[in-house]
Amino acid sequence: MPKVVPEYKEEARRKIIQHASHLFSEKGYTRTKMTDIAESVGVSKGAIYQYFESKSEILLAVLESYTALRELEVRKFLNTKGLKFLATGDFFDKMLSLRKNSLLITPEILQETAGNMTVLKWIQDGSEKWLQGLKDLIDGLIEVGEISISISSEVLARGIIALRDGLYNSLSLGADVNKVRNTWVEIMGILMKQALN
Amino acid sequence: MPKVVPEYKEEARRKIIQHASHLFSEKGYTRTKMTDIAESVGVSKGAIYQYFESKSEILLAVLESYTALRELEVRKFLNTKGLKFLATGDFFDKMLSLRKNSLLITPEILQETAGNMTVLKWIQDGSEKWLQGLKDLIDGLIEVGEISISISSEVLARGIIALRDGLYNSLSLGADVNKVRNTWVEIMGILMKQALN
Amino acid sequence: MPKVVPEYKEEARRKIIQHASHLFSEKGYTRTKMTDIAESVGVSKGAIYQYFESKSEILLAVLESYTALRELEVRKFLNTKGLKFLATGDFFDKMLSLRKNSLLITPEILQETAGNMTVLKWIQDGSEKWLQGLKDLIDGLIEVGEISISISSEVLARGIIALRDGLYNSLSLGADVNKVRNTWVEIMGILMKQALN
Amino acid sequence: MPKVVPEYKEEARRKIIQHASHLFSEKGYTRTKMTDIAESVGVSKGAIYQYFESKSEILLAVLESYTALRELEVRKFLNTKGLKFLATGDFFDKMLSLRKNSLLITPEILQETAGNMTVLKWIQDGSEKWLQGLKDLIDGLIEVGEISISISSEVLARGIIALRDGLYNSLSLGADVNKVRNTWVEIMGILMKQALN
DNA sequence: CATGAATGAGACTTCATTCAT
DNA sequence: TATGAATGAAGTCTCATTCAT
Repeated sequence: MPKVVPEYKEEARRKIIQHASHLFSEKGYTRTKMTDIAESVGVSKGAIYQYFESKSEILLAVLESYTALRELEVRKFLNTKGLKFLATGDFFDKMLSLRKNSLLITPEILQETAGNMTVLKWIQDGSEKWLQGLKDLIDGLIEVGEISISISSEVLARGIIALRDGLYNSLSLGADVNKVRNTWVEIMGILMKQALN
Repeated sequence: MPKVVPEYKEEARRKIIQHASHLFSEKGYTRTKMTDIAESVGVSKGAIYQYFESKSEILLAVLESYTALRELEVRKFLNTKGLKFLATGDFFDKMLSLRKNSLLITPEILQETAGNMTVLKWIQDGSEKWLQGLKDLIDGLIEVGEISISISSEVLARGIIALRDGLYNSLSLGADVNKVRNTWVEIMGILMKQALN
Repeated sequence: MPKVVPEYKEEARRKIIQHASHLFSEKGYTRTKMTDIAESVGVSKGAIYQYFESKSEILLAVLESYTALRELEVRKFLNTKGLKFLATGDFFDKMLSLRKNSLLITPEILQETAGNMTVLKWIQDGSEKWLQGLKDLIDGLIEVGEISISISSEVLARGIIALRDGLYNSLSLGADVNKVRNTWVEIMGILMKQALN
Repeated sequence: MPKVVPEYKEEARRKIIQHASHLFSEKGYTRTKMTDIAESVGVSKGAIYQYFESKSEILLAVLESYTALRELEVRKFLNTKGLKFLATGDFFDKMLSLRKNSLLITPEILQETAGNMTVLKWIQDGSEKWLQGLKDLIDGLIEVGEISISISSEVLARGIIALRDGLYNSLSLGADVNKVRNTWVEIMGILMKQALN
């Protein structure tokens, strides 16, 4: 693509965000040096600064780049034919691959963005989005009479998300992925059975 | 040879570990400077190096310092009169306060200790310990005929721990602690009801 | 061979010199970036290098561009009807506006051009030119018997120029322009009265 | 001096300020690198940052370091036995050496400190101080009936200072120091004669 | 043993200049 | 010839670690 075309700049940004995101996930924010990003993208350090004012700006751009993705994720839930699908290994795998393509909000990142209220809000909204999407799905199913639950839809949604996050966490601590997937299926099975009474 | 010296040295190490742990939890490993630790302990930077070879060594010592604590935690589970107690808000609160007094194994810390197989193993053992302790408790109750469960005790244990970690995670992202505690109680209630059939 | 090209080139150079001069005056040499100049002129950074080999070359060209102007300035003195006019507020204001349209030789600029003997000589010549012009004017008036002075014409000229520069300097340090103009008028009045005895 | 003594720190700061001041005067602010300062002082770059947070802080400290000096300068005026002494070559030389030991407020420095209202005020106060001191001296002499002047004491003071600054400026542009000194003596002679009528 | 000043490697960032398009 | 993205040298600043006192 010719460099004069305005889309080129957007494309270059995207590329940097992509590589930075990957590196941040792998090595963490602090341990990722501008040099690493530049080398990964295949340009000089200076070039990066044509697209981002600072390393910190890159982090923000990376975080923002997942906004669209998050919407997409949640919609995947909504497209599901019924809650039962949630309790499958396939669904768990899908979630996992989504996670791998996004940036985990670690304490380090929270600290780095601390003070930036916009981003903090953005992060919290993102975490709300899953909750809300799942809750809406459940409420929808209740409304059409497909299910009835003994606990509030919000609590159920919150529990499901916590289970997901906790299991994901265990993976990074070295847990066996098959055991983890199985746990998801079994525990979700219990929760679903309870929900669909 | 005076006995005081080694004891004093041990005491000094303990103090440093304590303060470092607190700072690592609060600000993260990278953002905690040697100066911060020295100031917190109330000694000079140079003095720290009499007890630890490097900042990284302090981290390892901090991690190791929780070995005893972890045993203690798990034993708290075992002292519980039955599984039902697990599904209470009181129990959730107790776990929470335990967490606050220990060092969360963040990605940043995993990265910092990467390459040190001993520590990695140690970390994984720690995460296993909870799992094992909970599983043993469940198995014990099954054995005495108090409960019978439809899923394996390991899966149940794994699910409970994931729920705990996921909920804890949501707290750091700004979730309301009362809602989170309630979710613990309700979801655990379902799991327990299912388990104790 | 088309004549247009060299003329166009000259025009482009002139434009760059003009804008650069303005920026150098406003922000200083170091703080003026090539980007600033390019933006001010309305061309790309790269284009500038078609007309000047370096930023430093632009500075030299800017300095040289005032050669003609300086002659003009001095001639304005000579056009004056008698010395008395020098001691007026109008004259002071005219000088001031001339200053604003030229580049003040600051220490920064002297340092930047240090080592370039041609330019250093050129700068000193420029400062001599005022002195000489003023001296010539005074000498001319003495010759025609209009005035007679108790000190040498060179000393008087030097004093007048110093007064001008010192007052100008005080302006940049925040002095009130009316007070400064008044000082010019009053002090020059004394000097003139003394001169014209 | 032992490094633990608190005075040592003050001494180190003083040393840095001294060397920095010299370098700023010689090469200008921007062209003086932290490396230059460190090398001049004879320490590593990092050491400087134990005493000053930034290069810009050093500049401020340098500026402030002349507060005492400025008071001293002005008092020198007041100690003068009568105005006549002002119009001597000795006095000119004394002023010159004072100048050489302080930091000239160049446009570059004004730009660097722009935005820092405290410093701007400080700079303007400094320039006021000379004016005020000189004016007070003149007023004092008028009061005791030693002199009477045809213009206001402020205007005279302002003119004298401008003359001084303008002559000093001509020196940095290569003027001959003897001619400049002579100009001071002669022009001041005229002004004094006028003042003391 | 303790102190804290000094070190120096290395991080982020800037910007004059070059060069592919 | 014009563009502006890329380069890379160099500058400011940080901080774990060392070491003279």
